Amino acid sequence: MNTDVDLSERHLLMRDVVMRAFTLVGHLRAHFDRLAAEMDLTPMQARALHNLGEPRSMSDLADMLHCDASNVTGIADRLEERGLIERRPDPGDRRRKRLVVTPAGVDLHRAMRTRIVEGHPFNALGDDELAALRDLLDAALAATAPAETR
Amino acid sequence: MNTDVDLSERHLLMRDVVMRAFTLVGHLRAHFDRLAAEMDLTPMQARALHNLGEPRSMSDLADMLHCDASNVTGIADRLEERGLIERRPDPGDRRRKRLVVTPAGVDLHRAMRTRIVEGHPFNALGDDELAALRDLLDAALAATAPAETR
DNA sequence: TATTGTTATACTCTATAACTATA
DNA sequence: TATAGTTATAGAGTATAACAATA
Repeated sequence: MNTDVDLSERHLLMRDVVMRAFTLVGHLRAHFDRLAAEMDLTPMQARALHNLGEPRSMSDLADMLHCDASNVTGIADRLEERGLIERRPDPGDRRRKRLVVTPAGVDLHRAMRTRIVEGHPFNALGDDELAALRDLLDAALAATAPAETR
Repeated sequence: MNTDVDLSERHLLMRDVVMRAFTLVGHLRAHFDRLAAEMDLTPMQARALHNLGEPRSMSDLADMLHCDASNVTGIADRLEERGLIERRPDPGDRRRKRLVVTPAGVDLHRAMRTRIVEGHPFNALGDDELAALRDLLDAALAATAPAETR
C-alpha cells in the first residue's frame, strides 16, 4: 500500500539524494550548534562572529545572516556585553555603526574554528572526494541562484 | 584584516562544501515549502502527508517528522478537517489511532509530487551526477549516524 | 524623503507537563 | 507502572511597525 511504487527511477534517485542532503546538513547544523553552545553562544551569535571576519554594519550583517535587521540589535548586544565585539562609529555615516571583533572575540572564534574539525561529518571524506562533492554541488547550484554563508 | 588567511587548504575546502551544502538544502527546503503553500499546506502538514504512504500511529509519525508527539495532534487535526486523512481506531490497541490518507489526500499528494519536479534544483544534474552525489553523501553519512526523511 | 539602528510587539514553531484512557 | 493521544502553556526565533537620528 506504499504510494512510492509509481515513481520513476530518476525521481527515486532524486528523492534519495534529497533525503541524504537534508540528513547531512542536519548533522552539520547540529555539529555547529553544539559547538556554539559549548562556547555559550546561541547559533545566531556564533554565525554573527563567523561573519565578522571583517567589520560590517548592523544591516550588512543582517543580510549575511538572512534575518531582519531588528534581530541583529539583540545579537550584537549580547556579543558586546561579553566583550567579543564592539560597536564603533562609522566615520563616513553617523547613522551607521561598525561591528568590530575584539581580540577576545578573535580568540573565541579561532578556538571554535579549531575545534569544529573534531567530529566533523566531512572528516570521513578525502580531499578528492570533497572536491568532487563541491563540484557537484556547484553544478546543482549554478542552475538555481546566489549564495548563503554560515 | 580577514581572519580566514590562516585556514589550511583542507579546512578551506571543507568550508566551501559546507557553505554549498547549506545553500543547496536551503533551496530544496524553499522549493518544497513553496509548493506546499500553493497546496495550502504548512511545511509540516505536507511532510506528514509525505510520510503517510502507509498508515501510521500518531507517535510513529512524530518520530518520522522528528518532532514531539504533541505537535502531531494539531497537524492531524487540520489534515483531517480538510478531508485529506482520517483517524481510524487501531484494532489491536485501543489507545492508538491509525492515520490513513483518504483518496482526496492521495490525489493531493500525487499532484504535489508531480509538480515538485518543476524547478527542482536537481534538474540541472544528470543521472550519473545524481548517483555520484548520492554515493558521496552516503560516504559522509556512513561515518555519522541514522536517517531523516522529508 | 529614505535609511540606520532601536524598541515594542506579535506570530510561528516546538517542547514540556499534566491529564485521560487504555495497556 | 507505562504508553498513546490530547490540551494548555511557555520558550525560542523571527518579523512587523513605529520611532529618533541622520542622510
